[in-house]
Amino acid sequence: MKANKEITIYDIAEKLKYAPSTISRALNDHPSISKNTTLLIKKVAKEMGYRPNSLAASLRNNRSKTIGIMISRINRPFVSSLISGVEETARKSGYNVIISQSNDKYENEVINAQTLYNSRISGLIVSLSMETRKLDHLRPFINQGIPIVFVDRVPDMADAHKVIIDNYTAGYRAAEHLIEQGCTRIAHFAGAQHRNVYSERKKGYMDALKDHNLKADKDFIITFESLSFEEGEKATKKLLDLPIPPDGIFAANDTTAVSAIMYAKKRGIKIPDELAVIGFNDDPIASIVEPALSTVIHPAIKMGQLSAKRILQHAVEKDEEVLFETSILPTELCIRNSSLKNK
Amino acid sequence: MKANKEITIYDIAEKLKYAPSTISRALNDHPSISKNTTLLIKKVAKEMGYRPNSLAASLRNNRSKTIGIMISRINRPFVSSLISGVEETARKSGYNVIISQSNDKYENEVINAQTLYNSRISGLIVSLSMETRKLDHLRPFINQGIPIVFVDRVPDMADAHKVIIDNYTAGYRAAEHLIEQGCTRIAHFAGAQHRNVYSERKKGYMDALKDHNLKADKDFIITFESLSFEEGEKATKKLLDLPIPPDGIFAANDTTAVSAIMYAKKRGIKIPDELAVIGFNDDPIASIVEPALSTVIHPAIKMGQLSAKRILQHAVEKDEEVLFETSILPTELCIRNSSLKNK
DNA sequence: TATAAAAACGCAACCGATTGCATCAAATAT
DNA sequence: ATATTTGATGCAATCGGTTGCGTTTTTATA
Repeated sequence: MKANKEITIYDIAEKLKYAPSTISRALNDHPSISKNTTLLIKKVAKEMGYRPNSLAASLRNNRSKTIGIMISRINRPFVSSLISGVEETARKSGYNVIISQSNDKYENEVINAQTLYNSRISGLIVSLSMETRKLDHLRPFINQGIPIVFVDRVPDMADAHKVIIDNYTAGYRAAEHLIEQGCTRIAHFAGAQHRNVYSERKKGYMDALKDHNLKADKDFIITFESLSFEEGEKATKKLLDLPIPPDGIFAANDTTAVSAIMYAKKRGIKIPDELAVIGFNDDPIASIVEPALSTVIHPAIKMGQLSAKRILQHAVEKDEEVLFETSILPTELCIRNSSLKNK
Repeated sequence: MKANKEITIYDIAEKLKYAPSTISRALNDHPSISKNTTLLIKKVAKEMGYRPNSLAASLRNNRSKTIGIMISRINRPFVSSLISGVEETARKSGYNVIISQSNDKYENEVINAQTLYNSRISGLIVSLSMETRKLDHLRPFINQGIPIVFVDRVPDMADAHKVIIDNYTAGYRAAEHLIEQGCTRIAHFAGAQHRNVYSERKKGYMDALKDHNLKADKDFIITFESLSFEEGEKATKKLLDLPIPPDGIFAANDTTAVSAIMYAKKRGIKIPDELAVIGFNDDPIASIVEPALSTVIHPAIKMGQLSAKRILQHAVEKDEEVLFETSILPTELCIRNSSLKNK
């Protein structure tokens, strides 16, 4: 439990009668240090149990090899997979990953941004909280040239990297699928409309109906606060209590889709024949519920990996022309039995 | 995109004609600075847009306000909830959280430990990888007096903090519950036996059987590699193909328990009457599968919170007598329909 | 009023690595 | 043999706070 003294490059320098600068360069494979010296220094460093102090290095270049992530909540399948992708990619390049949850509250997001900024992260990956409408809290990063990658829940602003899926098309195809299955009265569980992911899914749904000459009944579109299981049950009840209930539901997430299936079943509704359901995300519960939930596969891990790569490429091509890229990753319709009618 | 100059305490010092040390002290509410001065300095600091550089501070005290976490994989319900608890608690005290995944490989865990060490984290929270058997990679932390908290998947060593559940009792009660439901041939899906969580659950199961004069059939105990869904299906098939199949299964996690239910149902087995099933963890899928899975509620978030607290208390009572605490959190049997027989 | 005590603040040395520029030696060119 | 490159290494400033100790100013005490 005693605090052993830490070995620094100065200790190595003294022992080897080299200057600290030489030690530093050798350890970083600087070309102006001879091969032999480099080898020797590295060997001795290892023998002495030297461990680089990344803090010192970070202070010097005013940037820690760290990527910050701001998300709503970690313990959701999509989010944790996203983070997993980020971490994996970042670590391969020797970067640490700091996480911070907003719990979908704007206030927290602001505080977290500040803390992350103060830790001199070299890049920030953000999936906006449900509440967030202003982005002033991200200004400091932009001013300092710290790259930001928005992922999934992104803002409108053009001057930033984005990693997203084509929510519109996904929504369109999900709705279209239900239409193809013979549904004519299709409801939609929508999320907060100021978040791109939900507004676009809804737009896709609307257009799919229109293109197939179906009208989107006002009563059939329910906008959720948080897309929770409980909300889903309530909404489903509301729908089923309508004089003419829907025969299909496209839910903006799997949680509410599953709640719809389970609630409808309780009411004796046959899934999918009387009510076809399709969700979004492909959470684990989607393949467990019976009938298994059709859904849109959301490439969470890949989105994380790509986001991290965007940050990392800034570190390498520093000062290069930075052009902001928007990457749109493909989704996949995963048709299971909750929407597949026997014809 | 231009890099605005950062405001430092020196800038404030110059403007206010104070010494940098005074600025530093004021910003940290040091008692030896007068109330008025402190107020003034804070006000001006804010006006100037000062943002503390935590790197510099960290370097000076050789300790960044950061907690490191080493876990197997983030995107699992238990783990992400655990992290969520850690993050939440840490952030309240102004600490960052760095995560690193081992993917259950020892090699990764070693590398991650090194990286975290080099970042001068002020504490480490570890849930051991499935492979890990040696702990040498954690030595540096111990030597430096950096607190380690083992959580859930912990080693035997006594000189460390631990946050665990009483796996033995949980296993005992899970098995006992099946017995109470009238099961007499109870199988067990076990995890790797060198990990405490799995060996203890098994022990609890064994003892419950013994105490109720049931014998634990060799064929009924299946030890898994990774407790995956696929493994679970295979194991269930194996069990059901036995001349005298079991009438109950206690699975060491929910994933395999659910796979057992789904597979058995496919074979026409009635759950729970012909086969009662109970799992472990209370993952989201547990309440979705039909019949809903009985399980052991694992207080993941609380475990995370408590782990973080253990680390934080070191920061406060530094140099105090450090005694290692093992916290055993309560679990709860959650009985659902997968094991509840109508009598 | 003189003096001790407390309060408020300044000085300067850190923490450990990085890096532009200077230096010196060896190698190559003239 | 001398001038010029090239290669290898050292010097010293720097990043931005923190903190032990010394100094000055103010307040309290004798």
